[in-house]
Amino acid sequence: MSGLREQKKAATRTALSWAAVRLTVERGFSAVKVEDIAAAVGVSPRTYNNYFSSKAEAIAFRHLERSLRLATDVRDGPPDEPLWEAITRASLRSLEPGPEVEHMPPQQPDEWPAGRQAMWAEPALQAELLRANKIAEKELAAAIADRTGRDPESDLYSRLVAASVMAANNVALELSVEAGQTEPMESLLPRALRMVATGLPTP
Amino acid sequence: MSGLREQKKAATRTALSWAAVRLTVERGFSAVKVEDIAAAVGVSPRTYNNYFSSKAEAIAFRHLERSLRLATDVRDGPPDEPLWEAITRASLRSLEPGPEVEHMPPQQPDEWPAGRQAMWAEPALQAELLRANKIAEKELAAAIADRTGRDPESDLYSRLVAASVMAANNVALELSVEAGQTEPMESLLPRALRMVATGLPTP
DNA sequence: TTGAAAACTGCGTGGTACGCATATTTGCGC
DNA sequence: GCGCAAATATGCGTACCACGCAGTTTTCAA
Repeated sequence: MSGLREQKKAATRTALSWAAVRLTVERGFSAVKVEDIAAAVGVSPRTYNNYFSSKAEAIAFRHLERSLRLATDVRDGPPDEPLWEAITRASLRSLEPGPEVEHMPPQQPDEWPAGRQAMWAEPALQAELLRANKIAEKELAAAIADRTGRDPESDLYSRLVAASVMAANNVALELSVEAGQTEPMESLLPRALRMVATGLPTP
Repeated sequence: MSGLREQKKAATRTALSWAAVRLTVERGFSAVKVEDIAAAVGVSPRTYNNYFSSKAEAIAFRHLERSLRLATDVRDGPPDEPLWEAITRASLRSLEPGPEVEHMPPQQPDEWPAGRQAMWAEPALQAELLRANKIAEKELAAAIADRTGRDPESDLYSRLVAASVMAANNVALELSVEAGQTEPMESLLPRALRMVATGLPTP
């Protein structure tokens, strides 16, 4: 299962995804060719397409990995921890950057925020990022169903919780990315999660 | 604003989208060429691309229209109606089919459900449908901010409500589409909305 | 009626996704 | 260590798609 083969494959995948993100932030989505991404990692363009079936998918892959980690963190946390505590902890943890960022850091850190914002504005990207969220949401629902001893297929509660948690995460992230927001994620995200947990009555 | 010009354009757009959906359900996503869609409506392939920048976008357009109607319904409802009542009413209303379906109905109604399911399974489609949801979510947040006298840009509450409402709608829709579900949408959807409105404590 | 703006169209280009055949690498039993 | 079967990487060819550009047709208001 975790042979050298799998590891190397996973490494290539992550490297391709991270290269795609870096190049897109630096040059803009349409200015990056798949050839460039493949070259940056040292594989052929054809191999790139064995890993990802579109440019957008490659870029969204890192986002998918992070979102999936949120789900597995909820599943693997201490079983006696209250559900919403586990969710909040896992959500905060999913914000931490992975090791691949330090391995090949961005070149112009000052231009990073602007490029990042432009990247997220790209329609094709948005779509793929949302799809990654959806895949992770499914995993999260299964984890919650596990924890609360329910049938993940037919249970409304676990699905609603999963969907609402992802929603809160996304809203908090969007707000923090937009200019003019001063509240740090460390307090904004728990606040949002508490709101969806306790209800949203008309104020 | 609403000259003959705009109307005709909107009609072409809707016709193209509906044709794209019909053909995809009947033949499968990859078996439908842009040329086919354009031909079914009687415009050139180039014109098709003036309306939609991808096949997926054309198919998702109907979904986008429906989702946007949800937002405008919330905004235009009676101002004294409680917020969550307005949301529930608008959500149920958004399920009703539009007039374009009767204008050019499907050819083999028996094969429709299977083809429909295959269509929703297509990754490229899922992504675009989710993007449509996101666009509508933004509108919904603005409508809610309007109703409750807040700043739509920076307000956490209205964004969270909008995101949660879309989440509840999607969860209910998914559950009802999957086999083995007996509860009709007319009761499932209000139940889901009530849950997100009143909170999701660990049971 | 008429003229300017908008929409439609055909053509050409660059790029992408992917099937297929082949070469290379990896892991595992011996 | 050794060699073989399976997995993976690659090159090539094809079909398709998005879109810029320029010319033609249609629309709408004065």
